[in-house]
Amino acid sequence: MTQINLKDFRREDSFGFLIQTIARTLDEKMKIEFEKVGVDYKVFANLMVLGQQDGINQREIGQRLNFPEYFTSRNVDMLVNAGLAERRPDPASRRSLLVFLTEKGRAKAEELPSIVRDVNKDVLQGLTDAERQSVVGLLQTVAGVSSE
Amino acid sequence: MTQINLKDFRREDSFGFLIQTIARTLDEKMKIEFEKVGVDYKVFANLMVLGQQDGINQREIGQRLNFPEYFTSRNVDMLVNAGLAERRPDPASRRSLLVFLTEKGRAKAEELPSIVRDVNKDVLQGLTDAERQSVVGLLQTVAGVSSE
DNA sequence: ATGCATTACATGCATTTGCAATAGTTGTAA
DNA sequence: TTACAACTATTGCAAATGCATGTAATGCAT
Repeated sequence: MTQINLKDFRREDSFGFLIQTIARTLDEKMKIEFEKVGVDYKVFANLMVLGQQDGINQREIGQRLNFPEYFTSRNVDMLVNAGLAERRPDPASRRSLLVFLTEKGRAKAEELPSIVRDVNKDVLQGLTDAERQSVVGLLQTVAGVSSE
Repeated sequence: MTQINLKDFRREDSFGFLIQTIARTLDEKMKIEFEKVGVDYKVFANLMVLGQQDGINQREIGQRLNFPEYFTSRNVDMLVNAGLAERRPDPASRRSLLVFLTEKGRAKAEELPSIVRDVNKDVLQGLTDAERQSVVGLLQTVAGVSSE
C-alpha cells in the first residue's frame, strides 16, 4: 500500500498504457487490411474460429474468443447476412444452433491468417525474432494461455 | 507472401490476439477499481495527465494519450461536470482553452497511480520481476516510446 | 488588408455497444 | 409429472462511439 506520487508515474512504463496503446494501433491496421479484402473487421475473429472448426454453437464461438454472447449473436447475424455462414439446428438440442461456413465463407476465412500474420509482423518490426518470441511467450503467460 | 493454412494458425500464438485479450481483461479490472473510488473509467487517463501537468490545452491532452480530439473534448466535459476540472481561456490564443484541475480533481488524481500500479501488478502476477521488466521493455519498443 | 489554409474545439447524427430482459429449451429433483 | 433451475440465443433500449461537419480564431502568403 505504498503511495506513488503522481509526478513519478510514467505512462510509458505502465503495462496497461502500453497494452491499450498497442491495441488501438493494431485495431486501426487490422481494420484497413480487412477492408481491402471486403471482410468486416468486427467479424474476422469469428470467421477465423469457424474456419478452424465449424458446426459449433454460438456460445462455443464466444468462449474461444472471450466475447460476450450478445456480441457473437450479432456477429453471426452479420456473417449470415453477408452469405459467409449459416445457422443450422443442432440435432442434439433445439435450443442451440450450429454455425457452419458457406463455401464463400470458407474461401474468405482462408485469406485471413496471412493478413493477421502480416499485420503482426508489421507492428513487431522493431523487435528481433528472438524478442518477438519472447514477448509472445510472456503475454501468453499473462493471458493465461501459455502451456495449455 | 507465403500462405498460412488456417489449421496451422493458433490464436494463442498471435500477438494481436494476446494484446486484445489482455486489453479487455485490463479494461474490466480498471473499471471495477475506479468505480470503487468514484472515478469514471473513461476519464481516468485524462485525469492522470492533468495530475502531472495541468494548464495544457485539449489537443495536448489528446496527443499524450493517443486519443482523438472529439474524445478529449467530451472527456473534459465529464471532468468539468464532475467538478474535477475547469476550462480557462488561454491568454495566448482565444481559440484554445487551458484545462486545470480543481482541488477536488487534484485530490482524485493523486489516488490514481496506486490503483493503476495495483491492477498492473495483479494482471502481471504470473511473471517474475525480471519478466515484468522484460515485457514492459519490449512493449515500449513496439509502441515506439522506448528510449525517448 | 485580404484571402485562404490551418488550428482548436464542439456537436449533430447515425451506428454500435452493452446491459438487462425475454423466449424457448433442457436437465433434474421431488 | 411437475416445478424449478440452468442453458442458449435473441432483442429492446438507453448510452456511448466515431465520423463528418460546423464555428471561431489564427497564421501566412500575396
